Amino acid sequence: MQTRKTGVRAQQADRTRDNILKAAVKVFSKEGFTGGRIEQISTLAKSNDRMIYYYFGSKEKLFISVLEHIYASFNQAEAKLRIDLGDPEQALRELVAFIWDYYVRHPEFVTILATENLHQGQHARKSQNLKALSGEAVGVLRPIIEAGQAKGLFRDDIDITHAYLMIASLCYFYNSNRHTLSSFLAVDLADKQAKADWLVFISDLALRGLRR
Amino acid sequence: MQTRKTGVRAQQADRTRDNILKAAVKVFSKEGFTGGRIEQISTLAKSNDRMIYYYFGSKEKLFISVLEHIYASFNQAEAKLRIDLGDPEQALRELVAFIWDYYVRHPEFVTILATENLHQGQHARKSQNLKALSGEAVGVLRPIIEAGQAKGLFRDDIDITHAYLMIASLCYFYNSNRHTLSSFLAVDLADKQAKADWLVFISDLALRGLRR
Amino acid sequence: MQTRKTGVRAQQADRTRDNILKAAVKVFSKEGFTGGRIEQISTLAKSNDRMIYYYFGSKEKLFISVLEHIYASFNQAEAKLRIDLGDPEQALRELVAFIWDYYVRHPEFVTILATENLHQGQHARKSQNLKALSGEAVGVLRPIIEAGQAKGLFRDDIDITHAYLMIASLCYFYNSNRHTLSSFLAVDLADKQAKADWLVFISDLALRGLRR
Amino acid sequence: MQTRKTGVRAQQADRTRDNILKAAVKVFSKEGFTGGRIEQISTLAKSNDRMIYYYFGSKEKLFISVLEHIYASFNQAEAKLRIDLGDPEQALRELVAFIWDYYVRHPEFVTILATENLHQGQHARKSQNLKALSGEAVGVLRPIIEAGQAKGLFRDDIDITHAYLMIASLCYFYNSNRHTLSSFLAVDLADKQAKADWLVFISDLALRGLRR
DNA sequence: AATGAATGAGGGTTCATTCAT
DNA sequence: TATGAATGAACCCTCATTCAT
Repeated sequence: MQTRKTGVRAQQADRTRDNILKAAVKVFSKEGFTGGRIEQISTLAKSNDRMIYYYFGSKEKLFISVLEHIYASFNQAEAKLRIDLGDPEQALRELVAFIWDYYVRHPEFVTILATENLHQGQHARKSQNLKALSGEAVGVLRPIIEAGQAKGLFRDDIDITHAYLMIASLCYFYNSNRHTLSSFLAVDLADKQAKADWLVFISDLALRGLRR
Repeated sequence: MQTRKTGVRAQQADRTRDNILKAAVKVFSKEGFTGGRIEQISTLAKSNDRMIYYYFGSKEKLFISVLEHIYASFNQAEAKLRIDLGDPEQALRELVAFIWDYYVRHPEFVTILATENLHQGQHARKSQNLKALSGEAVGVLRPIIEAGQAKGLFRDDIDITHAYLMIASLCYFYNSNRHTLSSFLAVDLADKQAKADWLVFISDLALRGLRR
Repeated sequence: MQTRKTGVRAQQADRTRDNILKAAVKVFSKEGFTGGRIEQISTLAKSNDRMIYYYFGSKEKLFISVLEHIYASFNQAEAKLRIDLGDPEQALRELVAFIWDYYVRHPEFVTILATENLHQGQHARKSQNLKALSGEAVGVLRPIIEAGQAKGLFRDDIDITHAYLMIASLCYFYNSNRHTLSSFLAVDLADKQAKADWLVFISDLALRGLRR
Repeated sequence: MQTRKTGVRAQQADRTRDNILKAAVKVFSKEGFTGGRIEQISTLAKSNDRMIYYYFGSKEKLFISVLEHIYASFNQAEAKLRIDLGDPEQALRELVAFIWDYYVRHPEFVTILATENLHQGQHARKSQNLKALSGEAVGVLRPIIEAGQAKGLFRDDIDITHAYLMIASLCYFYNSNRHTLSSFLAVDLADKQAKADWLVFISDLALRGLRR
């Protein structure tokens, strides 16, 4: 008796599946769901079209796996956060910074989210795993707010959903819409300093939003 | 007020062009640029494929026209705003409410913006008209801030771009990402009351962000 | 005002459609529905794949058109029959000879019927036209039988359906199953004399089946 | 009676091979040779694709095995027939009834024959076993005819091949073409009484065909 | 101004089959 | 004996686009 994935062949298989998934993240991220080509993915994965169907069944199911993957990755990163609730204001700053950094460093997370929303969440709806992955959306934020409230720093009537949406909005939009924004604002949003400034601004803003 | 061209034939032509443009807005809005089908557009416009090429030259040029159209429409709506600068705080609330309402009532504006950003602004970049339409992004916001500053209500070190991004972020994200958010938050974002509550929240937040 | 299909372009279009249909008859006849390749058909028709979809919509609809075509052709041939009811026995011989000859000269009629039956009549069921073409199956046979009965030559208790099935069976099977029969019988069914002998045999048999 | 091989492993192997063969009969019968999928067969056999190649070598060789199998089964059933030649007319009725019943109860025999004929007997031609199985086609019929002739009941100039084809035609066509016939005749050929009536009719007809 | 006819490239997907253990 | 992994060819079909009136 042995675990599912020992043996040279099985390990190679895992690697193949993984290569396809990672290639799919890249391609869907750049081209969207409709624009992403199966052949492009299989080539990038150094595999062939057939294997995508072997492992994932269809383009749609592959995309669903991609969705699950990027959410799981985000959750994993979040789980590594060690936030000291002793200083709730600093804790909030750290959470905002984490989310902001994650979006900046993982543009594929932003674009795939955007793609999925353009498709009206139709793939997310079909995923069982995704539902399991959620529910934790406000898991890190809640204790911070509660700690701040306990210390009398934050307001007592804060709607946790509003707080979450506030942070997400401020981190997401800058990244998701930077291309059209560049046409409309006379600022280079890709500039390092501009990004740093924005992080300071939204951290302050978030605090102002929660403080008494 | 008069039609662009005179003569029955010319009017019919204008109408055909218009039908196509409006159909394109709908289709691209729902299906994205890659997913939007020429045939679907021409059918919806009660015309035929060939006419799209006759009037717009290519799918890409049609999409650019769509971009120009939705921006022009937004500008038109904004131009009708009559905001009293006598009460800068109230003025800001009204601007936030206007943008929020516009996004809510024009989901195609949001989705087409998202689509264009997924394509990294490649169409917007090709439009001359679009560049002319821009530059006015902060045109309404600036006098409000200046009025507030003059009255000592708003801080003096406000970065106008930050202020603009703040408002846009808070109005856009809720609408653009509502499908995936629904999976992750235990709230129905489509609910009327939820929307009204959010508007109150972001109006307050915007003020907190600008006040001394 | 002009009829639908005048004009050089329109005539060419008709020809294209016709070429495809005739190529489809040949290919489906030889390869069956599943085995028949779209590309093979379009190549044989000196057209291209796309036109098949332009004119017929799908492989299945093309096959349905083929079914309608071969039935219509059979009906047309049958309609040209001029059978003298004055001699009912001779009339029956002529009908049997007609059906036999038609099957011999139109092997595609036999194979496409066989194909459709292997598919359990699923295409025929979808055709409205086909239902209209039927109903006339026993149209030629009935007056012959009635004439024979009027003259006291044929039995009065003949079931017209049985009579029809009898003739069809005897004409069809020899043609449809000649390949496997060749393996089992020590006779060359393709031989001209063998065919002539069989026609004599089944004509006699049909008469024996109807006579008093 | 004993299994072909001894030893647990060997028996299991026989069972696997048998499962595949029976699954293949079902699938090819329903889908034809081209339409029958290797995977469908292996799934139905609760085995896997690779085993089909292990035991049969290729899809084509599997189909040949299926052909041999259904012919052998028919021969086996025929071999069990105990026909009393003392009453040649009754003997003929019994033979017709046997063939008719076999076709009715073994639709897969009919459809696989039809499939093989659509493929112009190309598989049958490749089978050595099949040639051995044949030659016996008229083996049961011949003594009946000879007995009838000896008693002066049947004509002396009967062509045994014609007699055989007559019976086969009348039994086969009703079953093979029932789907298209249903569209053309206002009769439900699947009806039990309709089948019984047809058997009476063709038994009588066969006798009329052979009698003096 | 308007439109049926035509096209070539490529889309996702499935096929029978072989490899490697 | 048995089976997961892998493959290349080809399948049906759709795409944006141009031709020819």
